[in-house]
Amino acid sequence: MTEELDRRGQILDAAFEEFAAKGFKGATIKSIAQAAELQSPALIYWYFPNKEALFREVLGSRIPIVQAVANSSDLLDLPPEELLPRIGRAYFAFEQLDAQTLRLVVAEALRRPEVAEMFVRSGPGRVLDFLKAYLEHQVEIGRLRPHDVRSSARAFIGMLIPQLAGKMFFPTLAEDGLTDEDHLQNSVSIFLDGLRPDS
Amino acid sequence: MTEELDRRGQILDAAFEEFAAKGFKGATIKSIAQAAELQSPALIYWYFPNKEALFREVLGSRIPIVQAVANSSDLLDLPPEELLPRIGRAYFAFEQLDAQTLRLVVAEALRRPEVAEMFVRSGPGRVLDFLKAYLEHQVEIGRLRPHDVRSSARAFIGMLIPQLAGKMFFPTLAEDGLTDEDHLQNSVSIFLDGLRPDS
DNA sequence: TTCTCTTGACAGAACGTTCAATCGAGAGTA
DNA sequence: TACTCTCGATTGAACGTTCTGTCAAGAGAA
Repeated sequence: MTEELDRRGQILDAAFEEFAAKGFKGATIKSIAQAAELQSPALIYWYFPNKEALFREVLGSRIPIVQAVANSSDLLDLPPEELLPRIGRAYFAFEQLDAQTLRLVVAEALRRPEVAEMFVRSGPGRVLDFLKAYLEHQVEIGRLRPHDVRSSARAFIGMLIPQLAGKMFFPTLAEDGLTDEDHLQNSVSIFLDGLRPDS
Repeated sequence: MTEELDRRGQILDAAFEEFAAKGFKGATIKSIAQAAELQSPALIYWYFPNKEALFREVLGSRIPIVQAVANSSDLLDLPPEELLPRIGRAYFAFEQLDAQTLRLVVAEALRRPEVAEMFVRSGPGRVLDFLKAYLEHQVEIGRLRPHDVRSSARAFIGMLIPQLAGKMFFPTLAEDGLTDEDHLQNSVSIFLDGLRPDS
């Protein structure tokens, strides 16, 4: 074993696992210490002033920042047949680690308004803002029919949510065996046919 | 004051409020007793064997059973232009009380698989199953183009979710001021244009 | 009296946090 | 080399508080 000396990171990792699995109240200083393989919970207080501060650091260090839509201007002219599946695949690409993060943040956001604010602004809010701008542009250049893009942006992201929720949190929802890719293609085709400029 | 004698119900009400606001771990027997205006927390143990049992009774007595789609067969022949907005409005009709229930159930479902199962089967699962049957039927009678109804059912319900989430849990999402009714009409029209048989 | 309901006091465990003591590696001195 | 001193890191024990759950005694109605 490589006797990792980065105690701080070791504690942060363990705290993340515990908070994600049991929530802020459910995870205890003792259980975090055990998960971090510390001999004593007291050591945590050498690196962090208290449980609350530890939690905030975990949150700050783990909240995923959406960079898929960072270089917005490059993407504005992509045809929707290409861009929407790309966004969808980025969504479904959440893996094990991000599922834990999402569980932690969503569960805690339901109880703490500041966490809710932080979550929305760092994730869904950005994607929605980008989508609104993108769809607006696509309407202007005539590739989509005129409509309220605040609504269609929500609608497109929303279409993917039940599939994602089934995969990550509620396996019962996924029992009918629909694959991510099938759902994505179906959703994109409904969305685009529904906003086609002609007809 | 009417000196309500239904102590059991009084405790259940208070427990619901506390669990919804603070979660299972965050709510304490003492805080529930205070919310129920009991002189002593001990009284709770006269009516319920322990905190866990109290929680399960709260869940059982409050989980909303979706009855909007109970009489399925009547609705199967309604045209989608009529049925889909009806389902949407039922969704958005969640009011204050149900928001609390939803917060309680979702937050707890993220940690307890049994609660997740219960939640999905009693709510979203039923609506999805009904929608699949309905859409299948509409495809058969030629009012919608052939497609995978597992996917379109998810998609339609999903389209409404960001709006609902903004209203109930994440006010930041709702800052652009889109109204429920506008979003519903927009979503239905995208969905139906996207699944129109002709094209 | 007897039964249902209610009470304050209490036990035992677990909680977050503090504390004094200790360890080991490195610097300074002889 | 050997001895001392320093200091960040670590430890086990203990603190005060809060938690769930128990108990014996009492109040009020039948």
